[in-house]
Amino acid sequence: MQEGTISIPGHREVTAPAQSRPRGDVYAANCPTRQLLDRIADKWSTLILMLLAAEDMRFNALKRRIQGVSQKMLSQTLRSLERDGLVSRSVEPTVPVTVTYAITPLGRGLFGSLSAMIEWAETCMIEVTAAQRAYDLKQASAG
Amino acid sequence: MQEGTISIPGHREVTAPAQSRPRGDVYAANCPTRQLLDRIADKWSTLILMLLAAEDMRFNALKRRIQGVSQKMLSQTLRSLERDGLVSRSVEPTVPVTVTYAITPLGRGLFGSLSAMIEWAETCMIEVTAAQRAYDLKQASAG
DNA sequence: CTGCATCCGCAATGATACTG
DNA sequence: CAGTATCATTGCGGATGCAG
Repeated sequence: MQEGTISIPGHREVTAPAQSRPRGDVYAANCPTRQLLDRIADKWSTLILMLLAAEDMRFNALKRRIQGVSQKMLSQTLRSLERDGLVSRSVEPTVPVTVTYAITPLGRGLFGSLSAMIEWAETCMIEVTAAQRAYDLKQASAG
Repeated sequence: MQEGTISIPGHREVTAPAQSRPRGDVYAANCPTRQLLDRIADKWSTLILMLLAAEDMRFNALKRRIQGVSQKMLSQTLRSLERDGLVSRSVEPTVPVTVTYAITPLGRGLFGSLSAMIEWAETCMIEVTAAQRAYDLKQASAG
Protein backbone atom coordinates (compact mmCIF):
# COMPACT_ATOMS: atom_id res chain seq x y z
CA MET A 1 0.00 0.00 0.00
CA GLN A 2 1.21 3.45 -0.90
CA GLU A 3 0.26 6.92 0.09
CA GLY A 4 -2.82 7.63 -1.94
CA THR A 5 -4.41 4.24 -1.42
CA ILE A 6 -7.55 3.46 0.45
CA SER A 7 -8.72 0.54 2.43
CA ILE A 8 -11.45 -1.05 0.36
CA PRO A 9 -10.65 -4.69 0.91
CA GLY A 10 -11.42 -6.10 -2.49
CA HIS A 11 -9.62 -3.32 -4.22
CA ARG A 12 -6.39 -4.36 -5.82
CA GLU A 13 -4.09 -1.39 -5.85
CA VAL A 14 -1.94 -0.87 -8.89
CA THR A 15 0.64 1.12 -6.99
CA ALA A 16 -0.35 4.44 -8.43
CA PRO A 17 1.03 7.12 -6.15
CA ALA A 18 0.04 10.45 -7.59
CA GLN A 19 0.39 9.52 -11.24
CA SER A 20 1.63 12.39 -13.33
CA ARG A 21 0.62 11.37 -16.84
CA PRO A 22 -3.05 10.53 -16.68
CA ARG A 23 -3.84 10.38 -20.36
CA GLY A 24 -3.08 8.35 -23.40
CA ASP A 25 -1.47 5.13 -22.28
CA VAL A 26 -3.78 2.47 -21.05
CA TYR A 27 -0.80 0.17 -21.08
CA ALA A 28 1.14 2.03 -18.46
CA ALA A 29 0.80 0.32 -15.13
CA ASN A 30 -0.10 3.46 -13.24
CA CYS A 31 -2.62 4.80 -15.70
CA PRO A 32 -5.83 5.67 -13.89
CA THR A 33 -7.83 4.41 -16.81
CA ARG A 34 -6.40 1.02 -16.20
CA GLN A 35 -7.56 1.12 -12.63
CA LEU A 36 -11.00 1.77 -13.94
CA LEU A 37 -10.57 -1.00 -16.44
CA ASP A 38 -9.71 -3.35 -13.65
CA ARG A 39 -12.89 -2.41 -11.87
CA ILE A 40 -14.93 -2.94 -14.97
CA ALA A 41 -13.16 -6.17 -15.62
CA ASP A 42 -14.41 -7.48 -12.34
CA LYS A 43 -16.30 -10.71 -12.40
CA TRP A 44 -19.25 -9.43 -10.40
CA SER A 45 -19.29 -5.77 -11.32
CA THR A 46 -20.49 -6.52 -14.79
CA LEU A 47 -23.28 -8.74 -13.62
CA ILE A 48 -24.43 -6.29 -10.97
CA LEU A 49 -24.41 -3.40 -13.36
CA MET A 50 -26.46 -5.34 -15.88
CA LEU A 51 -29.04 -6.21 -13.26
CA LEU A 52 -29.29 -2.71 -11.89
CA ALA A 53 -29.56 -1.27 -15.36
CA ALA A 54 -32.84 -3.11 -15.67
CA GLU A 55 -34.24 -2.15 -12.28
CA ASP A 56 -33.35 -1.01 -8.80
CA MET A 57 -32.72 -3.90 -6.50
CA ARG A 58 -32.30 -4.79 -2.87
CA PHE A 59 -29.25 -6.54 -1.55
CA ASN A 60 -30.73 -9.96 -1.18
CA ALA A 61 -32.53 -9.72 -4.46
CA LEU A 62 -29.17 -9.23 -6.11
CA LYS A 63 -27.67 -12.06 -4.16
CA ARG A 64 -30.45 -14.41 -5.14
CA ARG A 65 -30.19 -13.41 -8.75
CA ILE A 66 -26.46 -13.72 -9.10
CA GLN A 67 -25.73 -17.32 -8.44
CA GLY A 68 -22.41 -18.08 -6.89
CA VAL A 69 -21.69 -14.76 -5.29
CA SER A 70 -21.07 -14.62 -1.55
CA GLN A 71 -22.43 -11.73 0.48
CA LYS A 72 -18.93 -10.71 1.16
CA MET A 73 -18.09 -10.26 -2.48
CA LEU A 74 -21.44 -8.76 -3.27
CA SER A 75 -21.16 -6.24 -0.50
CA GLN A 76 -17.58 -5.51 -1.44
CA THR A 77 -18.30 -5.07 -5.12
CA LEU A 78 -21.31 -2.95 -4.39
CA ARG A 79 -19.22 -0.65 -2.27
CA SER A 80 -16.58 -0.33 -4.96
CA LEU A 81 -19.24 0.43 -7.49
CA GLU A 82 -20.73 3.01 -5.19
CA ARG A 83 -17.37 4.58 -4.62
CA ASP A 84 -16.83 4.85 -8.35
CA GLY A 85 -20.15 6.60 -8.67
CA LEU A 86 -21.58 3.89 -10.87
CA VAL A 87 -24.16 2.72 -8.41
CA SER A 88 -26.13 4.57 -5.79
CA ARG A 89 -27.22 3.22 -2.47
CA SER A 90 -30.29 4.51 -0.70
CA VAL A 91 -31.33 3.59 2.78
CA GLU A 92 -34.91 3.75 3.97
CA PRO A 93 -35.02 3.89 7.74
CA THR A 94 -37.62 1.22 8.13
CA VAL A 95 -37.33 -1.60 10.61
CA PRO A 96 -35.57 -3.60 9.55
CA VAL A 97 -33.70 -1.21 7.36
CA THR A 98 -34.35 -1.26 3.63
CA VAL A 99 -31.44 -0.69 1.30
CA THR A 100 -31.93 -0.25 -2.40
CA TYR A 101 -29.26 -0.11 -5.05
CA ALA A 102 -29.68 1.71 -8.33
CA ILE A 103 -27.56 2.49 -11.31
CA THR A 104 -26.43 6.09 -11.73
CA PRO A 105 -26.31 8.02 -14.99
CA LEU A 106 -22.58 7.46 -15.01
CA GLY A 107 -23.11 3.76 -14.58
CA ARG A 108 -25.69 3.73 -17.29
CA GLY A 109 -23.14 5.15 -19.65
CA LEU A 110 -20.88 2.24 -18.97
CA PHE A 111 -23.76 -0.14 -19.27
CA GLY A 112 -24.00 0.64 -22.95
CA SER A 113 -20.53 -0.67 -23.67
CA LEU A 114 -21.06 -3.54 -21.34
CA SER A 115 -24.22 -4.78 -22.94
CA ALA A 116 -22.53 -4.78 -26.32
CA MET A 117 -19.95 -7.07 -24.81
CA ILE A 118 -22.50 -9.39 -23.28
CA GLU A 119 -24.35 -9.53 -26.53
CA TRP A 120 -21.17 -10.42 -28.33
CA ALA A 121 -20.47 -13.09 -25.75
CA GLU A 122 -23.85 -14.68 -26.23
CA THR A 123 -23.60 -14.51 -29.99
CA CYS A 124 -20.11 -15.87 -30.39
CA MET A 125 -20.16 -18.37 -27.59
CA ILE A 126 -20.66 -21.19 -30.05
CA GLU A 127 -17.66 -20.22 -32.11
CA VAL A 128 -15.50 -19.83 -29.09
CA THR A 129 -16.52 -23.19 -27.74
CA ALA A 130 -15.71 -24.74 -31.09
CA ALA A 131 -12.33 -23.06 -31.11
CA GLN A 132 -11.63 -24.37 -27.65
CA ARG A 133 -12.51 -27.89 -28.61
CA ALA A 134 -10.31 -27.71 -31.67
CA TYR A 135 -7.45 -26.36 -29.61
CA ASP A 136 -7.81 -29.03 -26.95
CA LEU A 137 -7.87 -31.77 -29.55
CA LYS A 138 -4.76 -30.47 -31.18
CA GLN A 139 -3.03 -30.33 -27.83
CA ALA A 140 -4.09 -33.81 -26.92
CA SER A 141 -2.66 -35.26 -30.12
CA ALA A 142 0.43 -33.09 -30.37
CA GLY A 143 1.40 -33.57 -26.81
CA MET B 1 -12.12 -29.68 -11.32
CA GLN B 2 -14.81 -31.62 -13.04
CA GLU B 3 -15.05 -33.79 -16.08
CA GLY B 4 -15.10 -31.32 -18.92
CA THR B 5 -12.42 -29.09 -17.54
CA ILE B 6 -8.98 -28.54 -18.95
CA SER B 7 -5.67 -27.71 -17.45
CA ILE B 8 -4.96 -24.17 -18.51
CA PRO B 9 -3.49 -22.81 -15.31
CA GLY B 10 -4.92 -19.33 -15.30
CA HIS B 11 -8.34 -20.56 -16.13
CA ARG B 12 -10.76 -20.39 -13.26
CA GLU B 13 -13.33 -23.08 -13.73
CA VAL B 14 -16.87 -22.25 -12.81
CA THR B 15 -17.77 -25.85 -12.19
CA ALA B 16 -19.69 -26.28 -15.39
CA PRO B 17 -19.98 -29.99 -15.99
CA ALA B 18 -21.93 -30.44 -19.19
CA GLN B 19 -24.30 -27.57 -18.63
CA SER B 20 -27.76 -28.26 -19.87
CA ARG B 21 -29.29 -24.80 -20.20
CA PRO B 22 -26.82 -22.77 -22.22
CA ARG B 23 -28.97 -19.78 -23.08
CA GLY B 24 -30.62 -16.86 -21.46
CA ASP B 25 -29.25 -16.57 -17.97
CA VAL B 26 -25.90 -14.92 -17.67
CA TYR B 27 -26.51 -14.87 -13.96
CA ALA B 28 -26.54 -18.59 -13.59
CA ALA B 29 -23.24 -19.84 -12.27
CA ASN B 30 -22.83 -22.52 -14.89
CA CYS B 31 -23.75 -20.46 -17.91
CA PRO B 32 -21.10 -20.80 -20.59
CA THR B 33 -21.53 -17.18 -21.50
CA ARG B 34 -20.35 -16.30 -18.07
CA GLN B 35 -17.22 -18.32 -18.59
CA LEU B 36 -16.58 -16.28 -21.64
CA LEU B 37 -17.39 -13.15 -19.74
CA ASP B 38 -14.80 -14.09 -17.18
CA ARG B 39 -12.25 -14.44 -19.91
CA ILE B 40 -13.13 -11.11 -21.40
CA ALA B 41 -13.15 -9.55 -18.01
CA ASP B 42 -9.54 -10.50 -17.59
CA LYS B 43 -7.13 -7.77 -16.70
CA TRP B 44 -4.65 -8.61 -19.43
CA SER B 45 -6.88 -10.05 -22.12
CA THR B 46 -8.38 -6.68 -22.82
CA LEU B 47 -5.04 -4.98 -23.12
CA ILE B 48 -3.60 -7.67 -25.34
CA LEU B 49 -6.59 -7.68 -27.62
CA MET B 50 -6.42 -3.92 -27.98
CA LEU B 51 -2.79 -4.06 -28.91
CA LEU B 52 -3.17 -6.88 -31.39
CA ALA B 53 -6.15 -5.20 -32.97
CA ALA B 54 -3.78 -2.45 -34.03
CA GLU B 55 -1.02 -4.69 -35.31
CA ASP B 56 0.52 -8.12 -35.09
CA MET B 57 3.07 -8.34 -32.36
CA ARG B 58 5.82 -10.53 -31.02
CA PHE B 59 5.88 -11.86 -27.51
CA ASN B 60 8.45 -9.51 -26.09
CA ALA B 61 6.99 -6.56 -27.89
CA LEU B 62 3.75 -7.21 -26.07
CA LYS B 63 5.57 -7.64 -22.82
CA ARG B 64 7.39 -4.38 -23.22
CA ARG B 65 4.26 -2.57 -24.17
CA ILE B 66 2.09 -3.81 -21.35
CA GLN B 67 3.75 -2.57 -18.24
CA GLY B 68 3.34 -4.68 -15.19
CA VAL B 69 2.63 -8.01 -16.82
CA SER B 70 4.88 -10.94 -16.01
CA GLN B 71 5.93 -13.32 -18.76
CA LYS B 72 4.02 -15.97 -16.99
CA MET B 73 0.75 -14.11 -17.12
CA LEU B 74 1.37 -12.91 -20.62
CA SER B 75 2.11 -16.39 -21.84
CA GLN B 76 -0.84 -17.77 -19.98
CA THR B 77 -3.28 -15.17 -21.19
CA LEU B 78 -2.02 -15.50 -24.72
CA ARG B 79 -2.64 -19.20 -24.63
CA SER B 80 -6.15 -18.73 -23.29
CA LEU B 81 -6.85 -16.22 -25.99
CA GLU B 82 -5.53 -18.60 -28.58
CA ARG B 83 -7.62 -21.41 -27.23
CA ASP B 84 -10.69 -19.24 -27.44
CA GLY B 85 -9.90 -18.52 -31.05
CA LEU B 86 -9.52 -14.81 -30.43
CA VAL B 87 -5.83 -14.68 -31.16
CA SER B 88 -3.66 -16.64 -33.54
CA ARG B 89 -0.08 -17.68 -32.97
CA SER B 90 2.34 -18.24 -35.82
CA VAL B 91 5.82 -19.60 -35.51
CA GLU B 92 8.59 -18.91 -37.97
CA PRO B 93 11.33 -21.50 -37.66
CA THR B 94 14.18 -19.05 -37.57
CA VAL B 95 17.00 -19.20 -35.06
CA PRO B 96 16.08 -18.10 -32.56
CA VAL B 97 12.48 -18.86 -33.22
CA THR B 98 10.14 -16.02 -34.12
CA VAL B 99 6.60 -16.08 -32.79
CA THR B 100 4.00 -13.59 -33.88
CA TYR B 101 0.59 -13.08 -32.40
CA ALA B 102 -2.32 -11.67 -34.33
CA ILE B 103 -5.96 -11.05 -33.71
CA THR B 104 -8.46 -13.30 -35.45
CA PRO B 105 -11.71 -12.22 -37.09
CA LEU B 106 -13.51 -13.56 -34.05
CA GLY B 107 -11.29 -11.52 -31.80
CA ARG B 108 -11.84 -8.49 -33.90
CA GLY B 109 -15.53 -8.81 -33.33
CA LEU B 110 -14.99 -8.64 -29.62
CA PHE B 111 -12.61 -5.78 -30.06
CA GLY B 112 -15.48 -3.59 -31.13
CA SER B 113 -17.28 -3.90 -27.83
CA LEU B 114 -14.04 -3.66 -25.98
CA SER B 115 -12.92 -0.43 -27.52
CA ALA B 116 -16.25 1.14 -26.67
CA MET B 117 -15.53 0.25 -23.09
CA ILE B 118 -12.03 1.65 -23.13
CA GLU B 119 -13.28 4.79 -24.71
CA TRP B 120 -15.88 5.12 -22.02
CA ALA B 121 -13.23 4.53 -19.40
CA GLU B 122 -11.04 7.27 -20.75
CA THR B 123 -13.91 9.67 -21.11
CA CYS B 124 -15.46 9.16 -17.72
CA MET B 125 -12.31 8.65 -15.75
CA ILE B 126 -12.52 12.19 -14.43
CA GLU B 127 -16.03 11.75 -13.18
CA VAL B 128 -15.20 8.46 -11.57
CA THR B 129 -12.18 9.88 -9.86
CA ALA B 130 -14.28 12.74 -8.56
CA ALA B 131 -16.87 10.30 -7.29
CA GLN B 132 -14.17 8.33 -5.53
CA ARG B 133 -12.79 11.38 -3.85
CA ALA B 134 -16.22 12.45 -2.72
CA TYR B 135 -16.90 9.00 -1.37
CA ASP B 136 -13.62 8.83 0.47
CA LEU B 137 -14.15 12.21 2.03
CA LYS B 138 -17.59 11.25 3.21
CA GLN B 139 -16.19 8.08 4.69
CA ALA B 140 -13.38 9.90 6.40
CA SER B 141 -15.73 12.30 8.10
CA ALA B 142 -18.58 9.93 8.81
CA GLY B 143 -16.56 6.81 9.24
C1' DC C 1 -32.90 -7.53 6.56
C1' DT C 2 -28.46 -5.51 5.50
C1' DG C 3 -24.54 -5.58 6.26
C1' DC C 4 -19.37 -5.60 8.55
C1' DA C 5 -15.39 -8.23 10.91
C1' DT C 6 -12.63 -12.22 11.19
C1' DC C 7 -10.53 -16.46 10.16
C1' DC C 8 -8.69 -19.40 6.65
C1' DG C 9 -7.81 -22.39 2.47
C1' DC C 10 -6.66 -22.25 -1.95
C1' DA C 11 -6.15 -20.49 -6.43
C1' DA C 12 -3.92 -16.98 -8.93
C1' DT C 13 0.02 -14.22 -9.50
C1' DG C 14 4.79 -12.79 -9.38
C1' DA C 15 9.97 -13.56 -9.22
C1' DT C 16 13.50 -16.30 -10.52
C1' DA C 17 15.89 -19.74 -12.91
C1' DC C 18 16.34 -22.65 -16.71
C1' DT C 19 15.57 -24.59 -21.72
C1' DG C 20 15.57 -24.65 -26.93
C1' DC D 1 13.67 -14.62 -28.49
C1' DA D 2 10.00 -17.31 -26.52
C1' DG D 3 8.70 -19.62 -23.45
C1' DT D 4 8.36 -23.47 -19.27
C1' DA D 5 9.15 -24.98 -14.36
C1' DT D 6 9.50 -24.08 -9.70
C1' DC D 7 8.83 -21.65 -5.56
C1' DA D 8 6.90 -17.91 -2.55
C1' DT D 9 3.34 -14.83 -1.67
C1' DT D 10 -0.90 -12.57 -1.97
C1' DG D 11 -5.38 -11.74 -1.40
C1' DC D 12 -9.79 -13.60 -3.36
C1' DG D 13 -13.57 -15.58 -1.87
C1' DG D 14 -16.26 -18.71 1.33
C1' DA D 15 -17.98 -19.59 6.10
C1' DT D 16 -19.21 -18.01 10.26
C1' DG D 17 -20.51 -14.80 13.79
C1' DC D 18 -22.05 -10.40 15.25
C1' DA D 19 -24.41 -5.64 14.97
C1' DG D 20 -27.86 -2.07 13.81
